[in-house]
Amino acid sequence: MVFAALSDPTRRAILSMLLEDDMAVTDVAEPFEMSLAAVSKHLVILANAGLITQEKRGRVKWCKLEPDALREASIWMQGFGQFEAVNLDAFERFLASELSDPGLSDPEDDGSDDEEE
Amino acid sequence: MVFAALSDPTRRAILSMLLEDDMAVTDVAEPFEMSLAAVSKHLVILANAGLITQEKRGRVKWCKLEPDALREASIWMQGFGQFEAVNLDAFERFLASELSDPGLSDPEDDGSDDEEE
DNA sequence: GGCAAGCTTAACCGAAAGGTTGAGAATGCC
DNA sequence: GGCATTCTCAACCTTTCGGTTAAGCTTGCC
Repeated sequence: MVFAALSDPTRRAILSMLLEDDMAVTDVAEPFEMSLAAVSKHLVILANAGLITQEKRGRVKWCKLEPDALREASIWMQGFGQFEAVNLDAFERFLASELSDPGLSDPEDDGSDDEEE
Repeated sequence: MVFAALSDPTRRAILSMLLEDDMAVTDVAEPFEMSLAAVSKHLVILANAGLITQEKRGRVKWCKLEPDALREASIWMQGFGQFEAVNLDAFERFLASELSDPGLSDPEDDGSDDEEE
């Protein structure tokens, strides 16, 4: 269900927005040229896929990104050689730093990037 | 379009099959309980997403996996912190084997599996 | 040539997706 | 209490999706 949830550009945009910070439903909907109800439905789909969680505080429902849900999908992808293709540079560097500095055991890496289609 | 292509379980299964080897359209269709025409359409969708290429030799059209197409999608995912979350175990093992056996330099990973949504 | 094999195309169908509007349920504020 | 804010639900509509069958085009083989 994760891939289906990710297949819609609106939903991917929402995930990108939530990357910055948790947001209320109304605020999530604001930049989109569609009704609040439509965005609300997208959020349900994202929540069902486990990509976000929603917590109601007062009358405001807060949406929080749950990037762990991408794990399964990403692992599936790794079976296709994506593993080598994508990560090798990053991991080569990681590996290099690991080898040159054996005392280091907590890799500080940041692949923060935004990708629209 | 990659995520949309991946959102269908039949198409994910096809990709897994092509992981083993290139296949003719008829052979791809064989294990499925649907018409050849239906599978042919799925293959068109996968080709449009760049996930496979098709080459006609004689009257047989061969399907070849193009895992590079997963790159873009995977990179997008990495923006969500998935990078650290997913790869640490796999890479911890990779790293361990790398360190214990420095002659090894070609990671053989196979996570070929099929998950339904 | 004639026929079978290997695919694709076209027309069609039902169900699901993505949107709308309108009503309504909670909640907070005065 | 009364009203505005926040969000969901229900009904509806249109388009897309995933499947079917039937026809047709190439290609290979006898």
